[in-house]
Amino acid sequence: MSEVLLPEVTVEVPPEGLSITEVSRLTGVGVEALRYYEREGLLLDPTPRDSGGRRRYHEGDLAWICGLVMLRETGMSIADMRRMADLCRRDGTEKERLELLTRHRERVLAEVRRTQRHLRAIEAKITRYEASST
Amino acid sequence: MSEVLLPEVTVEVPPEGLSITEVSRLTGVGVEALRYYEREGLLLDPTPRDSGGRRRYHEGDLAWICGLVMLRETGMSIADMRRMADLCRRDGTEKERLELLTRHRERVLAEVRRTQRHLRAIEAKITRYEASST
DNA sequence: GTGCCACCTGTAGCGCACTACAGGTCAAAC
DNA sequence: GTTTGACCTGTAGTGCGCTACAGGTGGCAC
Repeated sequence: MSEVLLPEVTVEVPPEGLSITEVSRLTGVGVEALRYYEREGLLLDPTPRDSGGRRRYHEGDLAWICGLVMLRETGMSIADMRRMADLCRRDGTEKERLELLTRHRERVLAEVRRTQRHLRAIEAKITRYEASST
Repeated sequence: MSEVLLPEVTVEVPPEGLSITEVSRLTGVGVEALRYYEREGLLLDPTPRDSGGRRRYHEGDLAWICGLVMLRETGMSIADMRRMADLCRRDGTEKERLELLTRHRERVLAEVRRTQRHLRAIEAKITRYEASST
């Protein structure tokens, strides 16, 4: 079964899982960063290892990492992503997860609005330069 | 004459200029950051000093700093802001300024679009948590 | 004339999010 | 059996954008 993870990540994960390099390529997160995320407790569990001690990522791991990417790329801090992971490990924390996510959403929305305000000013400046160069 | 600089910054600058603390309060840029920007060559000229060697900001300085704030808050690097300042010091660089600004605009737009894509996914997650908590 | 305070310069330090080794293991390829 | 290469752990280093001193000056208030 193939699944959309990030909008652009659709992949069939084999039963033996994916290597760290494959996950890096699929998600755009660097290999070192993936190990760093794990060290920092951002993954739900330490990624399972094969007989040789190498990480093998399965579908759930990949989906979670794609979630991290979305949070990260919208500016959530490592600390808050860790908080989210901590909550998701425990039952009955749905309210807190919702709060964390909702606060994040508000911050992102505010940021987008500010950016668009600034963008209009920048575009006005561009228009003036274009006008003066004709 | 009172003037809008940042949308939220409308101020009558007295003839003797404003102190660094006043500019900091008006623009939201910290005092140390203002000095840092100057050191880094982000201002068009070194801010003029009074008899005691203190910075006195006039309307043009304030307007430029507000411009920096917009660029900065839309993610332009210090290096690119310096490039912009360097260009604005020289005549006949209008084409390059336009290019720099246009490239920045493209990057910001791409970033906003990506953020909004992620935001939709985050909102879907929020909706699911809200549904499950009823 | 002595506090006091806002400001100055110069330099060092910090927080964040990675990123880059060094030195080692394991399994398949030759 | 040795070479290769992807991976491992642990720790140190990096780049960015500030931020925080330390030590000093100038000017006004009392």
